[in-house]
Amino acid sequence: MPSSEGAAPTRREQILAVSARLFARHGFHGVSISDLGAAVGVSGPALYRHFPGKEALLAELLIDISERLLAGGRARAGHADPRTALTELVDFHVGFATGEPELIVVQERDLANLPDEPRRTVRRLQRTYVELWVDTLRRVHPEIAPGEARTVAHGVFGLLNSTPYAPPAAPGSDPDADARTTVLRRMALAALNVGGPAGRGMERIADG
Amino acid sequence: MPSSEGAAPTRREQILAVSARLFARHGFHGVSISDLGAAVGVSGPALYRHFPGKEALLAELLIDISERLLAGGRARAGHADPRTALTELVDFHVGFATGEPELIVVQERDLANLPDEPRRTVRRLQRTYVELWVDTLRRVHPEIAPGEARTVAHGVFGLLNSTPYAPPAAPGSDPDADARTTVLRRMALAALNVGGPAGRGMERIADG
DNA sequence: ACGAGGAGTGAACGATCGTTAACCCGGGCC
DNA sequence: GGCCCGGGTTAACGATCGTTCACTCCTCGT
Repeated sequence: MPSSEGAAPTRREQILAVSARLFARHGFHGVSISDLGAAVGVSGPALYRHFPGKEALLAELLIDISERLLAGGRARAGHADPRTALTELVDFHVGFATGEPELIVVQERDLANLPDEPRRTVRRLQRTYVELWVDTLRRVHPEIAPGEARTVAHGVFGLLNSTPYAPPAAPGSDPDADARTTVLRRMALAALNVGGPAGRGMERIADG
Repeated sequence: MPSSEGAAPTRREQILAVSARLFARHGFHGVSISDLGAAVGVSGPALYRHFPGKEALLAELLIDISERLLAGGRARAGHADPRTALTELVDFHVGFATGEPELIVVQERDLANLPDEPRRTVRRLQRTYVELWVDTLRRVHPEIAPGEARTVAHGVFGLLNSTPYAPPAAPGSDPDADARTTVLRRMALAALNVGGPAGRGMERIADG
């Protein structure tokens, strides 16, 4: 229960939020339990009142983000028109990546630090999410081989997940996130469009 | 002196190669000094005969890769025709990323584990490399704002650096590194082409 | 022939970290 | 009022890790 939207986040949620931020900045092993405690105002082993351990904390972060990505992807990939489904997948993913860059960083950096069992869970969720993209992509370009479609999907993820590494803050800071989102969206759609056989790359970009 | 191409790599080079592989797989803090020693046949503190410490090892890896990227980029970005320069940058970078995926992983994952001084060095080299791309991109699309060009460059890096996360090995059909390289190259060129403000025969995509 | 020094070894040290233990405090609930 | 228990504290334990030390061995140059 994510504290039902209102206000006054649970201590548990504070810890999760702070962990995401610190793990993203310093890496899982670069943050100690007392660092996490200090960042929420308590100190040290108080964490163990809310989580069974440090790895469990990481596991909850990664499983949660994977499930949210998969759920959001499922809601979009089902669209009747494959082209619309694909653009909605792009919009969803770019929104997620610009909205929660820390989670993106943690997921692609600290997966290896998970114990076996939660790591397998996360991997399975991620793979299913990728397959969502692969299937949608092959619905619009049926001639693409599955392996190639997977390469394309991973490439687009890398493109969209590049937000965290973006320049810190340009002078005109306000339209920043929006402009970035738009640019990344257009790049992703263009990249997705060159999936098919070499001759037909420059087809029109479907846009809704 | 990287042991002059012949054969029989120096112990020092063995250690560097093994470190790249293990750091890429388990992360900097996930690999111990004795792990590294064991992986090259010696054990434990023998490393200190070749490097002043573990962080120095990481520093040498990251500085070396940054310098090689920058040197290769400089050699291509100078081409008289901006379009040719850009495609050569793409070819160079995709070759690097598919050729040495471990170094790519380490560079984008473990930069934060460097001490201040080498980290600043790496950051400076990386920034210069990005500016190479930004300048070239703006030579072919002069109407792009610098900030937007940086976003585009980072996005293309993310796209090209997605090779390490690619599907492990497709069964039966073997879309080798060559096929992957071709796909990524085409995606990158397509993504780079949508940098400008909807000009040049490309239809405008309504922004949000 | 022989000394010097590069390269390796196992043992020991100090620091840090994750985790556990023992104790404490405040507020609902009968 | 007595009690319990969620949530917090400090102190201590055990393990790991990076690093240093003292010592050995092999090889080369003079």
